[in-house]
Amino acid sequence: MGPSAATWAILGLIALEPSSGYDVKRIIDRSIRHFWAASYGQIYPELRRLEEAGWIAGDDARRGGRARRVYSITPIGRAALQGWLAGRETRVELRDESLLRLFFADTLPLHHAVGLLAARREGYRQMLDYLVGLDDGKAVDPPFVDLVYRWGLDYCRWGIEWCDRELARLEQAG
Amino acid sequence: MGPSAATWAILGLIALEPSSGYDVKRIIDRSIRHFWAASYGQIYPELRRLEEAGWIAGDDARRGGRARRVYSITPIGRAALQGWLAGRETRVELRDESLLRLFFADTLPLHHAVGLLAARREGYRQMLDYLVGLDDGKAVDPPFVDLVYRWGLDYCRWGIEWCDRELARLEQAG
DNA sequence: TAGTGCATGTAATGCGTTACATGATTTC
DNA sequence: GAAATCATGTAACGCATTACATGCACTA
Repeated sequence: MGPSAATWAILGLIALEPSSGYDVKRIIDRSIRHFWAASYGQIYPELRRLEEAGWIAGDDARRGGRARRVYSITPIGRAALQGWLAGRETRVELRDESLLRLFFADTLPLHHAVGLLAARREGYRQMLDYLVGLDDGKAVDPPFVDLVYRWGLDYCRWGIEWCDRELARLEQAG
Repeated sequence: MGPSAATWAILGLIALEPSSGYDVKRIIDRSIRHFWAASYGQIYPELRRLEEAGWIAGDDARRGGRARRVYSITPIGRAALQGWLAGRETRVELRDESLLRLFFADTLPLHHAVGLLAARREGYRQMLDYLVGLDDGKAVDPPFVDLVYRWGLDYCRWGIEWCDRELARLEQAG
């Protein structure tokens, strides 16, 4: 039970600013969810582990009668985070049900298979809308946070264009 | 325990050609692994479930003294597969540790952060090499199998260009 | 006063990988 | 005869989601 990649996501966010578990979840959903999702079922237990390891320190920060525990990174935690940042493994996992359907689309009537491709395009569109929506009233991000955000936008735009090209190709052929 | 997306991947491959569990694993690793991975621990139990459901039929096809069980799709299985193909959900899950590092790279010395971006580029390169390697001595694929294969190639090439653009931008700025 | 958002958490379940065990056949 | 490949399978584990339970505070 050493640290997993989810550990670093959570620790990294707390390094950016002290946060509660609820905060961590909200920040993830508004910044890295499209390439690194996390649920409460991971976040709360992980926070406890991180505190036990001395990488973060919890502080009781109740607001009125409402319980609240805010965690900050410790020097040890910061050192551990730097160690991970120095790593080079580029583990990427993709699960794309739309590509899976397209892979098996040769048995389908052509207009139906074309529909799958159009649906894929629509998927990119929705992701783009979601990402563009995040930008509303957002403060100016630090350079690399912004870089990753632009990766998301660019990827969606590329995906839409790719689908358009392939749709045109199919129309021409069929 | 209804069918999951892994069910359709396995069923779809068997629909393309009758295969053993071992075959399924090999075919996955040579065609869809980059967007849909699967291990023996999924494949063999899933084959048993599919047979119990009557979607595939197993046939004893031992080669010499070596046990071997080849499965073919049944009419019921084919109908179920068509039903899934008619679906429109475009569930995409991405876990990209390299993007995660970049997201937290603002605390790093610039040359180090640039190194992360270069490492990302290298990751795309390796995936591209892997995909290009698959092409050696491969028969001509059906149109949509080929389309999905080209998606992989095009995605890697786009990713490499994206990294190059961002690297140039950083060099110009820093 | 009803609805939304804030806040913390757990239990059950599902999905998937890793690591192992077994043994035959082919190839060098 | 050693190594690689073919072939099937399971047990243990880890990772992650879903669904639920609880209750306070703010706002329309």
